[in-house]
Amino acid sequence: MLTKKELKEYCENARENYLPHISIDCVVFGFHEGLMKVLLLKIKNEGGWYLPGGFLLKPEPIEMAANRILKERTGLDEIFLQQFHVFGDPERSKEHFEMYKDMLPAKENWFTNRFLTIGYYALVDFCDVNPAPDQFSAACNWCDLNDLPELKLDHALILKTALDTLRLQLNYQPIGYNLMPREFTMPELQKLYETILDKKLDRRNFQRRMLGFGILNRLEKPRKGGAHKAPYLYSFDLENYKAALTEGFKGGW
Amino acid sequence: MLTKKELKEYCENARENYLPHISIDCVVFGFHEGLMKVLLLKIKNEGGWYLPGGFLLKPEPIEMAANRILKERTGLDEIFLQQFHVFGDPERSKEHFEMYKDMLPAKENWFTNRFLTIGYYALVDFCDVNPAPDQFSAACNWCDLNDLPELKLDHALILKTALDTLRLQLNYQPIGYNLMPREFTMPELQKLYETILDKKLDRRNFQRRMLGFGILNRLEKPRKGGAHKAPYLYSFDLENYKAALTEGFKGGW
DNA sequence: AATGATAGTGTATTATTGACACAAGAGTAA
DNA sequence: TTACTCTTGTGTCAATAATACACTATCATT
Repeated sequence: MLTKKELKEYCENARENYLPHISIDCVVFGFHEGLMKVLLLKIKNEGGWYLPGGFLLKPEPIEMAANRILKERTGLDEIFLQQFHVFGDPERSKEHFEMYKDMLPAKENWFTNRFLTIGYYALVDFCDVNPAPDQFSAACNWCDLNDLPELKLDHALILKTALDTLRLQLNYQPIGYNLMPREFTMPELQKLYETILDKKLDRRNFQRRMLGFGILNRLEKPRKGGAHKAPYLYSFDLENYKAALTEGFKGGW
Repeated sequence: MLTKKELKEYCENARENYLPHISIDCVVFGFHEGLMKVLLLKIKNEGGWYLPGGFLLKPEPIEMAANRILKERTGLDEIFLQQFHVFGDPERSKEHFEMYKDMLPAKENWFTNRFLTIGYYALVDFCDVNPAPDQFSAACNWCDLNDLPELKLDHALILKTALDTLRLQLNYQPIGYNLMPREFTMPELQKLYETILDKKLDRRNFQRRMLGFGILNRLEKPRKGGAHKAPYLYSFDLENYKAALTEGFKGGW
């Protein structure tokens, strides 16, 4: 929560630079130690958490705004980002409205406007990210997908929709390039799929199918150090990977 | 193209009632005599065609706006509508901008604003539709998907994206309920699929697969009148159809 | 050297898809 | 009435993909 003065300044700046009524919210998925993580912000002096989001500069392409917002929160450039839905229930930011409505008259109060929010989801390598809170937030954290805190506004819906879309996408597009480190083992990749889908997959069938897609290169060296048989390392064949991204895996009909 | 007076009135009304910077465009697919059709509007005194679209009332849910807009153009209620993408290139409405910029000063000129447009596609039964032009249009017509006129703005992109999304959707969702008459034959349904996908399918395999989904009821009576063997009539099993819509056809993993 | 945990690989079984051919019904023309 | 033509309905075989499952290899630890 901002002070009245901060709020006023923010609103003036916002009205000057951003398109009104439109926001962007990002669901940033990361993967670490076998768990799906989502990047969340904790609002100052408040219980609830939010998805990282922001507004669209007046002359800015949407995609660029989403990238800019993510760069501010994660430090990352060139993120895999996918627009997946617009959320526009007129009541969706009621909580926001209640919170700010008494601090500034409606005419100059940016936050009491109705906002449509464009949902993007991002897949990022957990290790590359430096979570950074914004001026409204006390914290920016990775949270377990299985153990989420209470989300404000409609952000639980946005998160769920993003996850559903991601799971669907798994059926006809490769993922992983943006979630895994450069070099990884087959069991590690399988763990990613199992985590996203929230179900166990057969080791052997997974490997056969995965290799069948032709988007992996097996490296010469194995991963040493574990107390067990050293697994092979793989990396993505970027050319084939990108081709698969645009063409999709199976034709269906 | 409007007169200056009409434009001014329109803009005043729009600024009062609609959210600025946001529009909705609809790609309305119909199916007739073996051809995919799209509903297009022809602007008065101009060469180009547009997708039917409109704006979002200040307190209106997006979905409801899309339905309202479609009802105005087609007379239809309860249409199958699916949001598929937001188009937000800052330059996307440049043509509009050029066209209207000299007629009213920018401050009161609704049409020189930047607009993000939310794309919806609709599947409708061709026969039920009464195309109705709006106040900007000289005509509202079904156009052949294979023989499209020149589309203004980025509407060709919007249409292509809608079609791609529809084709993808065919792989994991049933369609047809909204495009076919209540009763239809298997060859007719097949023709629909062939038209959407723009490729021939095997008659026997199509039937086997289609029936396998369990969303069709075979009716007792055949379709009489043709000069050949009378085909069976089918109707959709609405309950199973709706279940398939939400659950999807094949699990993939 | 034995142990335990994990990785790599192969195979038999079943389900799904794709290609294909023939029989049946309905009008048409002799 | 009968042969003909066109279209629809159905069955089957082969290829392919998905599933279930078992054994061997390797490394670190003891």
